[in-house]
This record gives sequence, structure tokens and C-alpha cells, in this order.
Amino acid sequence: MPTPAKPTRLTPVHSELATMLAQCGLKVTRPRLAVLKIFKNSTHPISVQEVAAALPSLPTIQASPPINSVTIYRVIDSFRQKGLIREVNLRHGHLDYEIIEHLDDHHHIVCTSCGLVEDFYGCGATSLIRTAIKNSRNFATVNEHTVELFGLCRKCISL
Amino acid sequence: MPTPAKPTRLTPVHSELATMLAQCGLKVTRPRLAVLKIFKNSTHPISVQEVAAALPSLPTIQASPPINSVTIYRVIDSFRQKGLIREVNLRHGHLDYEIIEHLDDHHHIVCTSCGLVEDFYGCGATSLIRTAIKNSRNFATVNEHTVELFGLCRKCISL
DNA sequence: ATTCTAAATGCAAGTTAGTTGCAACAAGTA
DNA sequence: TACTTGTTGCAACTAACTTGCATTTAGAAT
Repeated sequence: MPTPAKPTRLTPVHSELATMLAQCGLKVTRPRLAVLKIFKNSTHPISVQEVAAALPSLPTIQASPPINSVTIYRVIDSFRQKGLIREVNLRHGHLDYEIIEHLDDHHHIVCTSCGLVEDFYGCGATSLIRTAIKNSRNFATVNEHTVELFGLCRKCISL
Repeated sequence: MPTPAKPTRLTPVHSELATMLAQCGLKVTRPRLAVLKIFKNSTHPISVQEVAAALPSLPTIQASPPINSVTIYRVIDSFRQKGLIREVNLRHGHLDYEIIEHLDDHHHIVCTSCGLVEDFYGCGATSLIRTAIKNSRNFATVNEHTVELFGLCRKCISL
């Protein structure tokens, strides 16, 4: 009779999120799993306030006491420090955050009238970065870059 | 005897700043001249707080009552709306603002360790913008763009 | 399993940035 | 010079965010 697989406490999605946390040296806690799940679920960059507003909809959070807002700030800051998320400014009057999927070349077009956000990939910054470093007196390396485009979406331009 | 030149109340620099304000439909007031002068003088993007801190050093301000902080917020917001200044995120924990000199292609490299900021020009975004619009389902025009590079300066990389 | 320790969380209180409503004032115009 | 509208200053307010500290807990050591 074959040994039955040992039951694990973590659901598959939990184990994926838990691994992400563990790999960057963060302890796996309920608030961190929850906030990370919000970022995973979100299709676009979101603010601290939006994270806070989305948390109560998670089953794991509904089942237990709500997460203190101080904790949300600290969790988001730890994610940012560890490079799990990045800060983006879409000129919505505050900063937003989004998960960093890989070493992706991922950017946004924002409508300055209605705020609509669309993604685009591949900004071809590598050659730009090379020449920028060559021309710079002070800089040695560039690890990250942001590119955001601001314009008008089709709906707003025809208003 | 030749007619003496009529004395003008505005110094040359005032008239230049005043013209900038008038050209975008803003009334020429003491707070606006002062804040605009701070932006003109600054070599790099600055925050609302830095503007407020710099104002008392201006002779015109020293000579009269200080400018209310509410007014600073409103002046900066009016400048941003009129396109005199732009908002930039250098990941210093807040938003900064800098004067828009022309239709310039002006960007920054920021040291993620010490915060040093250096300018660079010409990011070659025009072709990027063309392909981004072509690939976009929703967007029709792009009027503005931001490009910021984040890395380590020579000093910090050797620490 | 149990114990241990550093890290993470929650709470309460405080600080600061930024906003709003309104009355007084002043720039630009007739 | 007077008028009108936009601008400013003040006071009060709101919300974002921070700090200090006691409690709890994840992960590692035993």
C-alpha cells in the first residue's frame, strides 16, 4: 500500500504566494499573503487606499479580524524594498503600486482626461540606457527605468 | 532735451516671469512671481515643501508678509494645469515639480542609494510613441511622456 | 515537539500634508 | 476711477501617514 501524500496546510495559490515572500526574505504572514494576492489579482497599478479597500473582499480576511491600516503601509513598504512591487506615477494625484512580474519592460499609457490606463511592453530602453551612462559624469549603472506616456483615449478625444 | 525713458515698475526678470504667467492666462501676482522664480532658479525638480522653504529667501518676499501655504499649493496646481511645470516621480517618497523649458525631451537618472539626480536629454521616444499608438486599442494621441532611469552613482557603487 | 528570538502586527496617539469655505483683496479691463 | 472676476489669507477640517510600545507569531534552534 503506497504512502498517501501528506496533506499540506497551504492551498496551491497560497504556496505560490508564500514562496514569493520567502524567496525575498520576508516572513509569510496573513497580512502579507493577503496584500500580495490583491496585487496579483489587480490588472493595473493601485494605491495604498485601493489595497485597503480590496482586502475585506478576500475570504481569508473575512474569516478573521481585519488588517490594520498601519500594517498595510508597512507591508507595501517591505514589498517595495524587496522589489516585489514598483511605484508608478500615473498622475492620478497619488502614487500607485504594481507587482513586478519578471524583469519586465512594462509601461503605461494614461488618458489625461479620464484616467484610463493601458499597458504596453518593450520600450527599447537598453540602447538609451547605454548612451545615458556613457554621457553621464556621475552614474555607473542603471537597474530600473520608468516610461509613461500621457495622451487622450479615443473616447475623450471625440468629446 | 530728450524725453527720459519712462520708468517701469518691473525689473527685467520680473517682466520675463510676468510674461510667462500672462501668456497662459494667469494673473500676475506676487505669490505666482515668487514661486515661478523659485522654479526658474532650481537646477532640479523640487517638492511643494521645498518651494515653501525656498520662498523666504527671495528679497520680494522678505520685504512683505510671507506667502500662505494654501496659496503655494494653489499656485503650483495652477502652474501644472497650465503646463508651466510638470510633475516627476524620482522615488524620493513624494512628487516633485520642475519647470517645462520648451517642448523639451528632458529626463532624469536617479541614484537609488543617495538620491542624486542628473539630467539627460533626448530619449528618442517618438518612434516608441508611434508604435505604442499603433498597437493600442484605446489610445489616439500621446502629448507627453516621462522617462526616468534608476541606478547607482559612482560614489555609491564603490561603497 | 518545545523553546527561543527577531520580526511583524495592532493599537493609540501624534504629526503633517493637503483641502475647503468664506471673507477680504487686487489684477486686469472698461 | 470703478467694476468684476480671479486670487489670496485665514481658520477649521480631513485624511494620509508615522511613531512608540506592548503583544504576538513565524521560522529556526534545540
